[in-house]
Amino acid sequence: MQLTSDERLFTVFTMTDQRERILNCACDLYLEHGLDGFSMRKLAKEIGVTAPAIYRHYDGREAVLADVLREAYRTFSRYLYAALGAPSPLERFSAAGEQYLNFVIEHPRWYGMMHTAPEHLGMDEIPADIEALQMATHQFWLDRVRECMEAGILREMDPEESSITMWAHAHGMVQLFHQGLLPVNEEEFRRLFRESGMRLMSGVATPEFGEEMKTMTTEAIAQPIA
Amino acid sequence: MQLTSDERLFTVFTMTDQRERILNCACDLYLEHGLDGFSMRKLAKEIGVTAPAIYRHYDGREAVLADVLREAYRTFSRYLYAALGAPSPLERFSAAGEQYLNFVIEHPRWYGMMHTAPEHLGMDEIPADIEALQMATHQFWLDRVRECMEAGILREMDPEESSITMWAHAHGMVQLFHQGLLPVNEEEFRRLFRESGMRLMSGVATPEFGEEMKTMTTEAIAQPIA
DNA sequence: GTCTATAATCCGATAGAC
DNA sequence: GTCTATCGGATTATAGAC
Repeated sequence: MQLTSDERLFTVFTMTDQRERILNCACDLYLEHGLDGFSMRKLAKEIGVTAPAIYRHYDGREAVLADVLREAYRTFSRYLYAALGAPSPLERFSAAGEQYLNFVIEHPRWYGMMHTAPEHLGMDEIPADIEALQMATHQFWLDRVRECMEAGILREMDPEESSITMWAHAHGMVQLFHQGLLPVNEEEFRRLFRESGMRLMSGVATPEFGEEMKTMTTEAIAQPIA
Repeated sequence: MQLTSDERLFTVFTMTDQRERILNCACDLYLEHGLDGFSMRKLAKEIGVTAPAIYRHYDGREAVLADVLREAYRTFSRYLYAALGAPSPLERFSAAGEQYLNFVIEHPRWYGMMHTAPEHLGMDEIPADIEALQMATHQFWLDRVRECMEAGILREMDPEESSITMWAHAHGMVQLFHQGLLPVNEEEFRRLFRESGMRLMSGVATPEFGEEMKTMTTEAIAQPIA
């Protein structure tokens, strides 16, 4: 549980200076103009060279985008793991939520990119090392949920199931906000995100109906319309 | 509450036969190949004419896409309103959820398009009539929530707030599924969606912590990390 | 209302000189 | 390692004949 540094998670690789400059510009270009505004020509202009020069350092557009995506996941992971400094399961849990919130607000394009279909990025599939980062963050959430169950904060059930419900809620909130479907500004969204999370914790049904629900099957709830 | 027909909701407009053929092909093209695969040339080939011919019926690509989007919302509304045939608030509520589920599974591309940024579709902003359809479905959900509160099924609170929490959860589940982040097939997703919805209803926290939470402010929960 | 032909841009990627 | 020049392709959209 003492993951205070990142070395165990991330593959260390050396980078030529120029390759690093390209990556930095690529991140800027992507974060400012998104996927559509990302072309090798524009990237080259941003760096101050011509387009063919980039091919000395990267195999092509796909390879550059993969590195941007890698950087997105690395940054996201750093945000999350900072929450492990908190002293109790509950505090680690909510600190992780806050860090998630910070990331999605500070880096909306990166967050969007992390949820973009690989083929849309020009890739056949997600590179293995990036998929490993995905799984690591997934595991991170599972651990937060599990220790909150052990601490009597979350109901005892399959952590996977509980985790998916909370993940879906958080992800949905962010999507709706980034899309402008929630009539709130940034600060109001932070409040809304936390309050909605608390509703998820305590449930939206009345206690009475909550009891009644225990006697129902999902199929009974899901009556097809006549 | 007797919205058995669509006439009140949808602007009735006449269409030339050819314009209708174009729209049908445009929907097919979009639903099969997505936004990237949607070009005037391919659309023309699908119809059996050349590209310039389409400009006799539509101002350009943007206008065609707007009509496809319009069709998406119209279809989505039809799905939802079918749930009004159910006899009780709870049954209308869950029937609406099932219809939502049917739509997102049967028309994933349309659902994605409805949640695509307008500028990505080549539009400055959403056309007014389409925005009206958006608001109508939003109102539909609010009505379902409100009548479930009156019936003692959902906790009494601001229906807007409760509605956002459930909307975010549902939308997030769908996004994760469509992106392949949930390791389930279609039938398993239906089950997962319903079960996760029930967890949202009854809450993921223990009853004890749920009580304790009532004495907390959101700010207390949202302690910044040290 | 549809056609051919074409304008005007963009793109990724490569060859070969330096 | 970077350049110029260029290939080969895509796209939206328009002009003008029929």
